[in-house]
Amino acid sequence: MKIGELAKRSGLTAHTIRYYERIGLLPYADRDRSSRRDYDPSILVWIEFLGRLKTTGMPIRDMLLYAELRDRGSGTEAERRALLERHRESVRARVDELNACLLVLDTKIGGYAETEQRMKDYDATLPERRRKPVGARSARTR
Amino acid sequence: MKIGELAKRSGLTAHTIRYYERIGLLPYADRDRSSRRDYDPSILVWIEFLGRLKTTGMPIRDMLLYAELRDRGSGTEAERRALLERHRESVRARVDELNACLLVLDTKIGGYAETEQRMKDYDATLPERRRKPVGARSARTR
DNA sequence: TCTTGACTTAGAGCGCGCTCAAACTCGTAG
DNA sequence: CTACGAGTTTGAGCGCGCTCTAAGTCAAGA
Repeated sequence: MKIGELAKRSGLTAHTIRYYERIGLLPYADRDRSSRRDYDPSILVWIEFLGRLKTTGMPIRDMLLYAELRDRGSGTEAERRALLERHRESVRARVDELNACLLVLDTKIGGYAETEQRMKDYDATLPERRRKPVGARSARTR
Repeated sequence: MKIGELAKRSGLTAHTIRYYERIGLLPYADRDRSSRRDYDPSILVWIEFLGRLKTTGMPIRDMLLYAELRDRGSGTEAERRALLERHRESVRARVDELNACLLVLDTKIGGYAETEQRMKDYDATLPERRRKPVGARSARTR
């Protein structure tokens, strides 16, 4: 598989794939006779996992640590596991943090909802012909 | 309250407070006779809310939109609410994404746990004097 | 044979969100 | 009076993670 094909399948750009190889996140790819990279499809599994680490906010320097352990192969399982367990904890903490913020957002949005309700109630007390047209906004709101 | 005090109380650095003012995230602060910023403690509430937006991954350019609506005051509530509702959706999506990744991490970590268990089982089949010392690691693991 | 387009490399550039530096002004304590 | 520490401004610099450019190679199709 050439780099363009891998790019399509992985969702990365060819630029990014080369960049990842340069920094050591992807193993050095075998080249064909004209020095083009030729990939085994199994690389997709690794790229997908790297994507998970990235999605969960792991910095590249930590992914590199993991990639190095992986390259060293057997004997590094305990370290790899420990690294992932530490990361999992940080992701859980992040989820908790986001959920806490969601509660604050709910409250804030609820406050605006109340404001709107009070405005509707107020409008309803006005004589028919003085009510604001539906969808009306204040002049400054453009 | 001077900027140093506000920095302490808000958790931002004085540098960052000035930067936020420069870009419009914080309102222009009143200066005392010797042009030092003098803050009303109520600014802390706003800074804390900005912190929530930041924590939840809102880019500064969007916080600026919200800050501008806030500055314009009444008549912008519906827009502010809509902005926060859109943001809340993106945060919820992010939480879902993180939870999905957590499942993958669980599986991966579970795989390493199995490997370790198989190694322990294997060690247990060896004669007493040939067992690895507790905590032993393979030579390459340094 | 010629052209096209996908690839190669090394290295420069970019957008984000700060973070720091330089040169200066004040107000207060010793 | 002097020295210090905390503040002021403008603008440069930084770390991250890409993203793009330039100049070149190569293979396949018209």
